[in-house]
Amino acid sequence: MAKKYASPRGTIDFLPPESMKLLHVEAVFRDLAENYGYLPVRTPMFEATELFAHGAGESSDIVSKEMYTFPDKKGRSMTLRPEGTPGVARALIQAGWNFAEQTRLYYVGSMFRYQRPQKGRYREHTQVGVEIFGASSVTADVEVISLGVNYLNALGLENLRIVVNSLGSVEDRTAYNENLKKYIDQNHDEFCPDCHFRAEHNPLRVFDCKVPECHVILEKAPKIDEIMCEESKVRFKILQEMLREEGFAIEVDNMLVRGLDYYNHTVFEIMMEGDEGQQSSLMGGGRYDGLIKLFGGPDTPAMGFGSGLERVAEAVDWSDIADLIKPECDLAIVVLGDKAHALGTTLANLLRAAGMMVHIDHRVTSFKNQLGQANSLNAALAIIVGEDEIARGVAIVKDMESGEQEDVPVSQVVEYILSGFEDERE
RNA sequence: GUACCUGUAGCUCAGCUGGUUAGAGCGCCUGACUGUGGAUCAGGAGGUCGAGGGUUCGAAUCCCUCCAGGUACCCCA
Repeated sequence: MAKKYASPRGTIDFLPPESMKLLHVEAVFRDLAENYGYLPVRTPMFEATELFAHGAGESSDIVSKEMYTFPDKKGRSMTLRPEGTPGVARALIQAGWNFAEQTRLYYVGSMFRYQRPQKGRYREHTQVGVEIFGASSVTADVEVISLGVNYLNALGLENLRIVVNSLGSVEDRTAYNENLKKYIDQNHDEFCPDCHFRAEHNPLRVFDCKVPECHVILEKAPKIDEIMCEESKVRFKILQEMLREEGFAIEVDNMLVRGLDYYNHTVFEIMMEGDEGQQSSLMGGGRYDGLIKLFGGPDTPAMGFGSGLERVAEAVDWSDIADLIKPECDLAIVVLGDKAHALGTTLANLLRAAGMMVHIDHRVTSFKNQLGQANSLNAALAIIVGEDEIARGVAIVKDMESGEQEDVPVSQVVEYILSGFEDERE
């Protein structure tokens, strides 16, 4: 269809009932995050470009080719946020936050990445996420991961693959990167050009390479868990044990490095089992103990995750919970004539104020049509008022299911309906 | 950014190797039921066949360009 305007590439519109699904997923997330003591945080949708470049790492794909960057009217380089963490970190530092205390925050908001759109991969998507600052212990990692898993479980997503890895401490990671670079240089000819580039900028990323030859030679490369200090190894081991104790079937994948440079120690990703499409990743996160300091704050440990709302909503099986996303219409008002419409509006407002969901049509249309609407809205009751009823000073209250109806004096209609409504609620 | 597939009523799609007024189901509207919904039956509205150009007597159908969606790279949420 040739419509005059179309949504920009890679963006999606959500009309009812799809929009209700997103709200439901978001509500489940908020409730659960708050149960864990996380409080909401909101930060700008765009920031100085430097913030993201510095945080995620110049060589990461997100920064090097996926950012929506533009100059503002004074020529300053701004970027629509590609992820939530840097903005939150910046906001806390800017506010002079007391990082000696433990802080739990959650957010919900749009993220932007300029990439080739595909199912489950959009240029604007909503991300929910949590961050915990000031806690360096493994138990904080376990909390974040289990909050994530419980969130997905709460939506009926059970067949999850929970993949974890450890990148070691910040020092381990630095040492490992050098090691890896050396290894790649030594076997220079056997790596692809992309990997040569990665070796220069961020050697860890070679594990993301999909060229089979690179994988072969990488098999013999030094592994992070070989380089890691004893303390880091123990930490990772404890993490695995604790997660298993929580009943999670976790997988360890020492190739999992994640797309952002600021991670250390724990990294994890959760995807749908069997869903081998490449967009199956529902959630990803990890520990970023160096970020606050990198941004000029005090040395503060931190851990968090981000999760794509649209992807999660798409993975949910809505057939069981269809009722949750359908607005329950309690009552429809059916009127004929101006006087009846005015009376109907008054009644509607009184009933709405009492908490009922009331529908009324503002067009001039037949009883038949209006009752049809009441029916398709699944209204439990209808109030019918026409000229006859106005003259007699009554309204007809009709039970939509049984079809029974009865005359009620106008002055008593609200009370009559509310008494039944209350009963039903108990 | 690369490759392949797709784009026909509001929705899901049919339309054989180019041939006259482009179809179905669902939905919507109207009537049977002149002030009463769900079922049934009958009728109706709704399409510059994604956009632009080309080939042809003739294009939804073939060719080119663009736009959009999907899939695989890539990357991730």
